[in-house]
This record gives sequence, C-alpha cells and structure tokens, in this order.
Amino acid sequence: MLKFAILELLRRKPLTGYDIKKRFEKSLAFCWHAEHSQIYPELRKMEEQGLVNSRQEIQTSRPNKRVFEITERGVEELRSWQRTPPGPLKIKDELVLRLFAVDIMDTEDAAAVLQEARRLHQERLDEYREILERLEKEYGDPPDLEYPSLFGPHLCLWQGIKCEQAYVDWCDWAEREIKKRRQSGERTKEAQRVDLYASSA
Amino acid sequence: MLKFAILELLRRKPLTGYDIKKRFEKSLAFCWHAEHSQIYPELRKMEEQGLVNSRQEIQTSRPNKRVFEITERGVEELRSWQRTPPGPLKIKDELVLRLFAVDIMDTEDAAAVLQEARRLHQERLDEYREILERLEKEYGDPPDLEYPSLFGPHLCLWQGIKCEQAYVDWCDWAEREIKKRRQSGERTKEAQRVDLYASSA
DNA sequence: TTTGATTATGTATAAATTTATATAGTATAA
DNA sequence: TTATACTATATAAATTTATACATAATCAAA
Repeated sequence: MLKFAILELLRRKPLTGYDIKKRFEKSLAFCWHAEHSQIYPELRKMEEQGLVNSRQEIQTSRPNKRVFEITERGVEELRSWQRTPPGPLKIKDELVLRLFAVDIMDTEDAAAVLQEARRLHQERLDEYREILERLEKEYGDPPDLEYPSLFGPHLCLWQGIKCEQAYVDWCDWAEREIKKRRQSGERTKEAQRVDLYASSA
Repeated sequence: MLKFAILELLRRKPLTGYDIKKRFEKSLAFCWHAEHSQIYPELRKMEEQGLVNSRQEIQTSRPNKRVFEITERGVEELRSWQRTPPGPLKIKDELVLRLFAVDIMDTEDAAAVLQEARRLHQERLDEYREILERLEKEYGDPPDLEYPSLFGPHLCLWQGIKCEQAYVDWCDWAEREIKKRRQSGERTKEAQRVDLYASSA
C-alpha cells in the first residue's frame, strides 16, 4: 500500500523522500504514515518498476537531494488500484486497549493516560483545521471546480476532522465517567468478574 | 502489543487461541486484531515467559483444545504496561487514501467505493450497538459498581460507536458532495493542479 | 563564541511484526 | 452432500519498526 500513498503524493508534485515523510506527518496523518527507512527503499523499488523517475539535484547549501516524479505508468497503476475495494480498516489503538482493563488501574493513572491521549488528538485536530481553513479561504468550500485536485483532500480532511473530534469528545466523556465512578466509591474493587461476551464469542 | 491484548482477554477468562481470535473480531475490533498464525506462537512465547499457563482439554466431540490462563506475573505485566503512555495512533485507511485522489476517478467508481466502505462500517457499528445494548440491559448504564470489570468495556465500546458513527456520517456526506459535484459538471477535469501543502511541508 | 539542538538530506541493517497460505481431521448444520 | 465451524500448526513472504550512521547548515542559548 505504501506504494500507492507515495504515488498519490508524487502525482501532485515531484518530491524527495524527505518531503514525502513530512507530508505523511503533516497532511496525510489521517490515512497513512511511514518511516524514512521504509520510504527510501520503496522509492528505489518503484523506480525499478518504472512507476517513478528521479533526478539528482546538486545543492551547495544543503546535501544533494534526489527528486522523484511520477511516470505515466505510475498514474495508471494508481488509477487501477483506486478502483479495487478497500480492505477492512484495521485499527490498533493502544489507548483504548489500556482502558479496556480500566478496572485494574488507579483512577488517577487512568485519568492521566486519557488526558495525554486527548492532548495528542486535539493537537492533530488543530492541524487539520488549519489546513482546512487555508484551503477554504483560498479555494472556497467546497473547492472551486477549477481545482479538482483539491476536492479529494477536502473530503479527506473532513474525515480526519470528524473522527478526531469524535475521539476528543469521547476522551472528555470517559474522563468524566471515571471521575463520577470514583466519587461513588469504587468500594467493590475486586467484585465478581463477568464475561460479557460469553454468548457472542 | 499483541501480548497485552491477549493478557487483557485472559484476565477475564481462560481461553483457547481460537477463542482469542474470535474475541478480536467480535469484541475488540475497535482496538485490536490478529490472525491465528500470530496468536498461537505468541501464546507459546508467553507461556515460556511465565505470563500464562496452559492445560490441554481432551474432547471427544471436537479436536482437543489447549486452554490458556493468565498467571500472577501476567497480571503484573499488564498493569505496569497500562501505566505507560500510549504511542500515537497510527492510522492506515485505504479508503481515505483512495479518495485523496478522487479527481482521477470516475464519479461512479468513487461512489461505489464509498458505499461499500459505508456498508462495512455500518455493519461494525451495528455489532457494537448490540453488545452495548446487552451490556446495558443486564448491568445498567453505566454498569453497576458490583461489576467493575464491565466498566472498561463500556467506556471502550462507546469509543468504537462514536467513531464508527462519525465515519458512517462522513461517508454519506462525502457521497452527496461527490454527486453534487457531478451535477455541476466536472467540466474542468484536467484543470490546474495545486500543491495544497506548499507552505506547510 | 562555543556548544547544542534542529532541520535537511539521505543510507544501512537487524529485529519484530504481520500477512498470506497451506495443511489436517472431526462434527454439525443446511 | 457440501459447506462451515472447531481446533490447531507451519512456513514463507512482506511489511514495519527501531536504530544507528553520515554530513552539513542554521539558529538559539549559555
């Protein structure tokens, strides 16, 4: 999949591996990410396959860079992948996994973990909003038909925003629930365990 | 991380590898998942580390099963992990990645991909709601303090529900946007490309 | 003014994780 | 009678993550 994420970025503009990494962090965090150590070898492989070309740019003030651009074949590859149905979303959320066993945590620890997670998600949300604002200010909402290439990012940004917002709201709610629970006593900390899913699993 | 997901499930009840896989699918899909081929070796490793014990159960009507249960050390391991801060959420969403380049898709293809994704997310959402309903009917909302072990699942289920709901809503909205766009013509399909993130990446 | 941190550009490699497949036998349900 | 569920094991391939190593400019702080 990484291949397609890279192709999509290159379709918009020739980039170095470094640029790609930054875009994963800044602009694509709601749908993809990768490390340098994955991106550079992938780019080489893609060049062998004729999906991208590269040229070296000599720089004086900085180390030389290698700029990659997408080829016709690359665009075709991207299009034909796009039409295949996406596999199911595979979530791995460490925070939620931790809270699943909240009953063996101290209330303070649970609240602290939640707050930190909330902070990170809020941070991301703010970044998405900033990008969206710039987009809407410059190209309208939804973006003008003159700029079809902005329609996709516009749609996807909203996905990121909606879901991050839901996450942040949930963090707040969960923290309140945990505190309510503390007030009402936690008096039965080691009470009976129940197998919630006995009948369904 | 898989280790901790398994420990959390075993803390509630002794299970076979097969059971664990099912629970990943049914009850934990909003925060973790794994294949058989990962679960069985992991269980063996955990047994070597003294985090779980196992016993074979001879069956006549079915192939014999190996049932794993958590040890004291396993519980300790789980608790100390729980207090460490979760790493950032790493999303990989193929659907959104595809739509990022919606401008090179046919409108019908885009709508079809969106609808299929919507269906899958709605399906999941329904499953979560069912579990939640059963939980609330049997143990109250929020679950009675007699059952601290249900408080975590209750919190986490709500996370799944909120986020899946946001996702489904977004699918609907995105499809409408795409259709609106079709009506207004798509007349400039190959218009100028813009690099949205020029200043931010 | 030196030191340290950060940014900009990569490369290399080992370890860990994950995924994809295949096999295998029994039992139950359609 | 066929398909599916149950209970595993095995292995190869692919992917991802974690580190470390390089080099050089810039900018801020001590």
